[in-house]
Amino acid sequence: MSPAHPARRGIGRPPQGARADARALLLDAALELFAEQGIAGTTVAAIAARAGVTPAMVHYYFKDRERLLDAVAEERLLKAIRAVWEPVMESKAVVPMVRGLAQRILQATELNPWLPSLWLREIVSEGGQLRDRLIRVLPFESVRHLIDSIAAAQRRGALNPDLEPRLMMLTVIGLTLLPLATIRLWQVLPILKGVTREDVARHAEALLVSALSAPVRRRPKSA
Amino acid sequence: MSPAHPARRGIGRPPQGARADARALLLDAALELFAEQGIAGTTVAAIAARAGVTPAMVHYYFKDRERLLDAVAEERLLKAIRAVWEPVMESKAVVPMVRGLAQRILQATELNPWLPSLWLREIVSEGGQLRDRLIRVLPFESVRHLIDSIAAAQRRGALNPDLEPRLMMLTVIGLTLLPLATIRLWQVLPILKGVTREDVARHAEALLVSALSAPVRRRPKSA
Amino acid sequence: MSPAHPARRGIGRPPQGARADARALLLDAALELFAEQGIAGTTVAAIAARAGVTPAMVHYYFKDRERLLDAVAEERLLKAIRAVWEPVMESKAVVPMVRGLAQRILQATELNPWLPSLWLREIVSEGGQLRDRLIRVLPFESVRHLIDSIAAAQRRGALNPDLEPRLMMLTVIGLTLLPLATIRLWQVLPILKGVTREDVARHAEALLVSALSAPVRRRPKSA
Amino acid sequence: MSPAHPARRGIGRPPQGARADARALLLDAALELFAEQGIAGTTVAAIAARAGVTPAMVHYYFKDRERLLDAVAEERLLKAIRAVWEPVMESKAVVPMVRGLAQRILQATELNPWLPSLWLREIVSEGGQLRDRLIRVLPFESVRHLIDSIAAAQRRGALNPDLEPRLMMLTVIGLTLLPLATIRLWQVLPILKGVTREDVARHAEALLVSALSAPVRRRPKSA
DNA sequence: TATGAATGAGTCTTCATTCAT
DNA sequence: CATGAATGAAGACTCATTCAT
Repeated sequence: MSPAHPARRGIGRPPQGARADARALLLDAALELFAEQGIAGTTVAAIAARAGVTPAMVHYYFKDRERLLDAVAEERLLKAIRAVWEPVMESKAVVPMVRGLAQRILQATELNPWLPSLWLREIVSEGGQLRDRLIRVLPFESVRHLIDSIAAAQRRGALNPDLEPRLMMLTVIGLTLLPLATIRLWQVLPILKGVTREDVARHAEALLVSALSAPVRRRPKSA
Repeated sequence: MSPAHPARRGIGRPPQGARADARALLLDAALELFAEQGIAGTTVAAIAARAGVTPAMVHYYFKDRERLLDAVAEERLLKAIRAVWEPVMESKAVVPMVRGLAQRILQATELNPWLPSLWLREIVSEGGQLRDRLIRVLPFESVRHLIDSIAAAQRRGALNPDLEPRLMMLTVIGLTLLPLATIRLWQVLPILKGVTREDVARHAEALLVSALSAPVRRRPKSA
Repeated sequence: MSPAHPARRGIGRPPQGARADARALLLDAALELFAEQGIAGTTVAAIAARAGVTPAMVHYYFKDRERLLDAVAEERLLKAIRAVWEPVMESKAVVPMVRGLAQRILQATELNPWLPSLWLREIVSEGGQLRDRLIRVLPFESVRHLIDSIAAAQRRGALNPDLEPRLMMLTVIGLTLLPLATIRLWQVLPILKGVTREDVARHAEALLVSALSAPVRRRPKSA
Repeated sequence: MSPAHPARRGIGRPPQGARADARALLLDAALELFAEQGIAGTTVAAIAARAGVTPAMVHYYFKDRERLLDAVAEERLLKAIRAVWEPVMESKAVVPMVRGLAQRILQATELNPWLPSLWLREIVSEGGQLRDRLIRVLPFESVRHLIDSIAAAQRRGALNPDLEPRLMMLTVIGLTLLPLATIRLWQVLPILKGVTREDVARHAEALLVSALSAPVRRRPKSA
């Protein structure tokens, strides 16, 4: 209750400037565990343990389990998502736009191995615990730009009209984050053994490019 | 403890023929809640409440939270999965095989609205609580058949060699179950408003067909 | 609540004359389990299972867990105890009285293997669940007779005056039921391996007889 | 889950030196209640209540009901047992050895009033909850020494050959702990009213000494 | 900053008991 | 007689959270 309590000074702001890395370690630990076990399956104590601190420290830095989730969403996930989406605005043609998006998603998962799992389980899934935290702040202009560009291309007859522009975002995710979320399975399931990240990249690109560049049904040249 | 105890009779065997539906109601309730909130986020008491019975009934019928999950996996999920995958064996050509698969997935989600969410969160995801229960019993011959057929087509030069056959299963899921898992978002997110199941079906088909049927001629630099 | 309900007709009275043995089987099962695991550690369901009936039958025959214990105490334990103690009244000399008692205890445990365990755990022990049920109905005249006989012998100088007559009952039990309660240990503990019931009988008798027959300190013949 | 969690530090190690007595208070409370009601009849909540803390504290200090039992066995019972048995090694003659043993048992029960009850119900009895915990760690060299000494004396003809050396341990217990376990009964049962600890001591000693010291001359048929 | 102690609320599970059939 | 279905109450255990130090 004392106003001097650092955690009261504002969510997400590291207390002092000094040993602020415990906070970062906690966020890292949280992300790892959330990716491994899901948010609902991860206790505050487990996060503390992986970060090498006391459970009480989690409350010292974040005040609250909920506010730890806030911090995870705002300081980590949102950043990764922005890095992936914002460059979309800079492309004009659809194909490079989508290829670039897919490539950046792949890159982002290398830096942030927790991304595929968290995205599928906590953002995309019904009742995911990060959904509400992120839904309001996603970079919608970029998504909008993507959708509009595709729709425009379709109107120009340059693109298969059966594609649904609004689903393209989910399509790219389904071709990148979804397979990457199963990475551990690749080592266990004989049927998937030997698949690599590069396979995922090439496969996704092949699918996207073939779908986007050629209008599927040869329509009469004329008209 | 009595040998008449339902939980002892083996999973899947309803007690008597009479008012044996409490068990089925519990499975239904469990599936709904698991899809809405995730397994980890769903309490036994919540399942009982939705089924309109006491928490003790869950233990009466399933003995155990874990064995309720067993029953969910074996009696519901596995059945849906088999219905989707087994007909794959009957196709010879790749395109109808994949189209049929995608169509059956879409159909299955109409009957079993819990399917997309559970698949993403509890099977595909790291640490998903149904993964271990299902991974051993999936219809691998069908998956194998799909993979082999694609690889054969590639060797014949009839298919884009950049596609990774082993990823095709995940691709189909990524184009069907993933978007369907976000169905509720479609009503909330302005950017997705108005998307329909049919859009998903058409979009997925368009992508899959264009990727599979168009032999990839090195595009002439010109044109 | 129906007046026709047999169990209402009086505790301990078998319903009808017909298949009255389920009741006896239940008492047998209860005694076995109580001896093996203690009363507190034995569930009604376990008793039913061992007797090969439904848990509900236990309530049908005994109405209540408490009344099952009543029946166990009154119909089984008390009978065994009386058979052991009542002949005490017929002896006049101390030594045969005590020897006979010890012998009958040993015999009783052969017919009723549950006797040592139940006696130690549920009668002798603080808070034993049969203590209150039996304490009022023990054959005190016999015990009284034993005590008085010993005291008289001591007054005659025929017995070691350091023996406490009131403790002789416990002493006999301590030399018979206590070792017999450890019978399973004899097979496990190398240090006890090979001890037999006969050893217990001989050992107890040797101790009792030597203590009772010879006044220990050679007191001055004169006086 | 944190490494600082007391239950992780290993049983027996109290956290800090400070207010570390909650743990000890819990052990004391547990012993009292176990003696009064038996282990199976004692809830974790009851132990906490008697110690004046929350049930959660029991788990804080012992992690587990089972591990509370471990601690009770290792930290309290085993110590009392060792104090009683180890000095046996120092005696050479049988009579002082057994008298000393009996005396130390009596002393131990003054310091540890829970000893008789726990010994009878939880160690000696079939299925006693401390049996397995203690059986492996009892001071068997001392018991062995006692047995061997008695057997040697018997071979010398100095002792009644009908005594079974392996039963002497149980005999001493039967003459000391068994009557002491009934101490509350002494105040309730008219027939035992007025017995004292000293009576038990004298009675046990009288029995043991007369049995051990009197070489058993085959009683002359006559006289 | 940092932690150990402490707790209340909630979760899973067991069990005696009831009752309609 | 007999049982399956159903339940309330209680017990063990977990966990986020607080607080004095």
